[in-house]
Amino acid sequence: MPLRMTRQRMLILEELMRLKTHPTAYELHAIVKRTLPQISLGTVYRNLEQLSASGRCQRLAFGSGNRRYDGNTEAHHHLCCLECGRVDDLPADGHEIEHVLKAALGEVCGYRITGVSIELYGICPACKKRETTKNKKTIRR
Amino acid sequence: MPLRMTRQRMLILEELMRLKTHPTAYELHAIVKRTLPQISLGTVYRNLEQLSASGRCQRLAFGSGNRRYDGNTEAHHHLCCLECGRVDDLPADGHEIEHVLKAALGEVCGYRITGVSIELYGICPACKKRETTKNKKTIRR
DNA sequence: TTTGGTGCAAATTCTTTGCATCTCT
DNA sequence: AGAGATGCAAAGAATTTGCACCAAA
Repeated sequence: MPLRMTRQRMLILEELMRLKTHPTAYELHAIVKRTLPQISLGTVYRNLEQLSASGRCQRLAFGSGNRRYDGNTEAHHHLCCLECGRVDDLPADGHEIEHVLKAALGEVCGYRITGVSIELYGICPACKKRETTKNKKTIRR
Repeated sequence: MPLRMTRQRMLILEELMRLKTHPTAYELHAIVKRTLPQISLGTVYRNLEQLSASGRCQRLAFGSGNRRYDGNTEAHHHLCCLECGRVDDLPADGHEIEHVLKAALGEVCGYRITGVSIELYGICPACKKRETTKNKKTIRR
């Protein structure tokens, strides 16, 4: 399935990479509509899903709820506001992580930090096993 | 608003603390129904929301989508399966975090790790300011 | 041309809420 | 008794999908 370069897809990815705001599909739709007024929300959802699945952007999820997308494909971490849902990049590379964690109960980038969480993503033993037996299965979200 | 100890609330919290599976509201509802067959999904949602708001449990959110709840109120981290959505506790305290991150590209607890993310939760400067001016505002989820 | 993509609207899925009734304290 | 809580069902949000038409390769 070769990804066709449609006007819509190109625009979506361009805007996403340009933005630093980790938009939701809904927010990004509002933005791309300024250039392509007739573009549908469904198209934005479909493209974000495909683009993130193929590694051209990242899909994020935080405590506040909505799924957000990030045009920055490098591994990096985030500051999530519990009140407004805003997400900022955490300006810390691997070497600074320790420092950041230690400072976590104080101020970081002007945020009042109330919690820290480290998440590892991967494939669990059961799924690894299932994968090798080629047994596809639909999962309830 | 003193939390009343109803049969439903007690059961929900008990089961949540007993489980190690970080259930969704839907999953937990299925479980508590075994004891209280007439309990409604709405009640489970309402109670999980209250219990987490009052610090008696934790509300989690991961890339896969659904909101999950955790009866363990101590700060700890998670392993999230990208395929089935399963969430396990990461057996690492503060001192081990560094080690875990370094091992992150290999195997942890049998998972094949594909990504690591650190999330800090807190209140952003804009919201802190807004808080002090007592200007309440509803936010789009 | 042909196959994937799009717009639109309807359908799903997850979560919240209004309301009449119940039940802790 | 009275403030909260519950069950139920309907409403809301967020996301996905079926389908007829369109457009990139």
